[in-house]
Amino acid sequence: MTSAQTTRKKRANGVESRQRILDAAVEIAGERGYDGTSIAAVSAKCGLPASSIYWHFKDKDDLIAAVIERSFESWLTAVELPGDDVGTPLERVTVMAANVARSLIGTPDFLRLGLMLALERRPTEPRGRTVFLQVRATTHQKIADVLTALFPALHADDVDTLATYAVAGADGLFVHREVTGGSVDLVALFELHARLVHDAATRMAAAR
Amino acid sequence: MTSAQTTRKKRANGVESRQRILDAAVEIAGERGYDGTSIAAVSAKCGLPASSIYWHFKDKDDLIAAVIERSFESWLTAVELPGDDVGTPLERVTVMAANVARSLIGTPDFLRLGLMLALERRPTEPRGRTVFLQVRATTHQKIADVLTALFPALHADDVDTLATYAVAGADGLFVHREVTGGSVDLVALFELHARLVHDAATRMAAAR
Amino acid sequence: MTSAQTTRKKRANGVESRQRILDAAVEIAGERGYDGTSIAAVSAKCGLPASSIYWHFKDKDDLIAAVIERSFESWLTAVELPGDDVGTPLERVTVMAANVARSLIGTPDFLRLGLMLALERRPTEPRGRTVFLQVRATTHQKIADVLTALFPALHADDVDTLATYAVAGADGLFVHREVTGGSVDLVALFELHARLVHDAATRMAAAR
Amino acid sequence: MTSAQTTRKKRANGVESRQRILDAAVEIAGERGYDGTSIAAVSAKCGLPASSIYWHFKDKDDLIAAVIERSFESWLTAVELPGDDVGTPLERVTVMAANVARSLIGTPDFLRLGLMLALERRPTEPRGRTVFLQVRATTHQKIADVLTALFPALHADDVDTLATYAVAGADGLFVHREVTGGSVDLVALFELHARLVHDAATRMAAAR
DNA sequence: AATGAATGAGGATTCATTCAT
DNA sequence: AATGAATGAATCCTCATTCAT
Repeated sequence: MTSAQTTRKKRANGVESRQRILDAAVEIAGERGYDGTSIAAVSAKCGLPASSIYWHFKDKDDLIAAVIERSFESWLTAVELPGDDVGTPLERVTVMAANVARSLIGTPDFLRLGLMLALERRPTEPRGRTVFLQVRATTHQKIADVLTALFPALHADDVDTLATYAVAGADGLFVHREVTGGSVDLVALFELHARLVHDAATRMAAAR
Repeated sequence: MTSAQTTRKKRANGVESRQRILDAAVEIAGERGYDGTSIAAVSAKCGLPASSIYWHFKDKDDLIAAVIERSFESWLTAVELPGDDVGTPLERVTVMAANVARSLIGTPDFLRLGLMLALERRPTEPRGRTVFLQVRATTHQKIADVLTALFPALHADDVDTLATYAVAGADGLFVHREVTGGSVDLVALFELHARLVHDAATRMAAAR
Repeated sequence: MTSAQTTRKKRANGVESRQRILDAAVEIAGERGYDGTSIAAVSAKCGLPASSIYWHFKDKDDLIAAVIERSFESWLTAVELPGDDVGTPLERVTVMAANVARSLIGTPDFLRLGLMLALERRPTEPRGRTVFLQVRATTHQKIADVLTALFPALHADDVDTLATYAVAGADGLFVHREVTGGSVDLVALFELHARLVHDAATRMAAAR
Repeated sequence: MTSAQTTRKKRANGVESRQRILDAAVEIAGERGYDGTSIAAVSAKCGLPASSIYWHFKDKDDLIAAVIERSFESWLTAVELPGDDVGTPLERVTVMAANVARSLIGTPDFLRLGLMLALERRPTEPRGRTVFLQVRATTHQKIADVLTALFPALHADDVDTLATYAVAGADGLFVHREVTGGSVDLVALFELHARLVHDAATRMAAAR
């Protein structure tokens, strides 16, 4: 018992340090991007010496990738899943969009850092960028699945186009909120976005 | 004649040097962002020593701001103005969107750098960011003007919302193209975007 | 034993490195002043890379302040304390002055750097200047205490004036020695100085 | 006539530029010393480009030397010459000291810069330092002359010692004023200094 | 008499990273 | 599991100076 606790305590310390580092790194990287995130700044913010960061992470690239991974997970947690499959397609799509908007307001670091990484073109691509793009592709697929479920008549190409448009609109609206410093009704804009996508899907489904 | 010109060219041509520096800086900053743009890299690419860059620009911030300004101007030049005011509103809006899409494919540096600057939160805001946001606000206004002209029945609030949505969609679609490495039909996506905004405007104009 | 010590010595001896840096910095700063003391020069003299200096000192200002502090302490050590309280006031004052003169000959860095810092007026006052002025104020007070003890009849204002004059004379004579390159009998001049201050004190004490 | 005026005008412009440069340089060098005086700073303060400074002065060393020379001259002008040779030796010496004190309050740049140059030890001695030391030697001689005139019985060695002490005291009191930020009665301190030197001279003259 | 432009050397400081303990 | 110390490369920027005009 006691021995088990002691062992756990020690290991838990390691885990806690790792968390402290990541907590500091998300905050800095979410605001300053890859280059702007210095190990020294992370060290100062989390209270652990720089060399300790290298005990937990192979290098800066590894740290940033871990940041993307963890902030994606916490963002996933923040997105409230839609309840049961009730209501019209428009209602369901609108609720989903509003939920995403609210999650982005509460946890903006993930997408902000991800977009910064996505826009940069550096000689050796950071692993964090790859991770973000995978997450993005997954999201695209999920949206495509929802669209297919709601509009079975939709052609595969159109589903893909609409999913792309849906993700792009979300990114753009998020950027708009970042730019205006938060003084914007992101939920309303996402709901408008959902409606336009819904209408387009309806029209496309009817057209074929 | 020619000899005199040749001789003159070598030394002390401030305007040309400034252009050379900006040419190098647009390219680097458009790919790597603010932090990623080192004066040494710009110096290496333009051939002038770093100290000469400081003759033409007060500091790095000043340089980046000039980059934004100049690349915005060259982007403006690249956007082909729509011909006469002919065709239905949908046709006209679609043509405009396609033109913007084509200009972004040809001159992506302006928007890529601008978005990177817009997303970053640094202690002292770079002047380039301010410049970009102003340009963005101007663009928003222009779109609002076009919408008002095409849909006189539209309420002012709706015009603002739609212009915001139009800009955000453009940003998002641009990001998508950057992310996918250019293998996407940006013109088609912009045309779809134009159509959805047009439909929304029509509906909103009828609703009031 | 010895082998273990030898092996240990090589890496990571913070205290010794700090001393090496300070040793180099005193020498340079004592001769060249604040601006003339480049981190590169200190690095070259102490053998540690410039970046290591920044491990031990926050910045150049911090280094110079530490130099002032340490050189003041070693100067204090160099000033032989006067033995017992024996002899006439004149004798005792003269011995003190001679001791100070000898200490300044042996450890001139402290006062030379201090005076350079004191004379400069820079936008943001170096911390080393503040430290020096505090040390100076303390010295002034000690002299005032001695005068009060030796000449109880002396008015407080006169004690202050005489202490000021005593310190100023010491500074001026030190400057004279620095200017003439050491070819001057500083001890004799300090003894003359002590006698004149003594006579003035005697006269002032009698006058009230 | 007109031609002469034109010629004069042109030359006068050159002279005026030189003065503007020196005006700026005295101010900066008087506050920041040799290293702290950058050509760029002088250029910014006088409004002329850096290259123009090099038209008027060979190099930085030349400029600083000119600064010392000119500020010495303006200091000389500021020292009110004592009227006729009337009054007791003590009265005459006291008036002289008070005059010097007042001139130093009004024109402190000369001595401040001079002392900074005097204290620094740099590999190649600045010409300004040499100039200052010559001026200092001249001053020493003048004081010696006055002392010899007032106290004919004084031995040459004692005259030299007293002149040295007189100059050193003046330097030290000036430093004290600089250190305390001007909140000190420099005239009173100089008068005390004069009296102590006078008393010492009287005693020495009697002793031999 | 003056200056716009250029330039190489050097300024302070921060970087990501390593290593012995 | 953690860290104090070290380090070479890179950072932005200023330096004194030159030179063609």
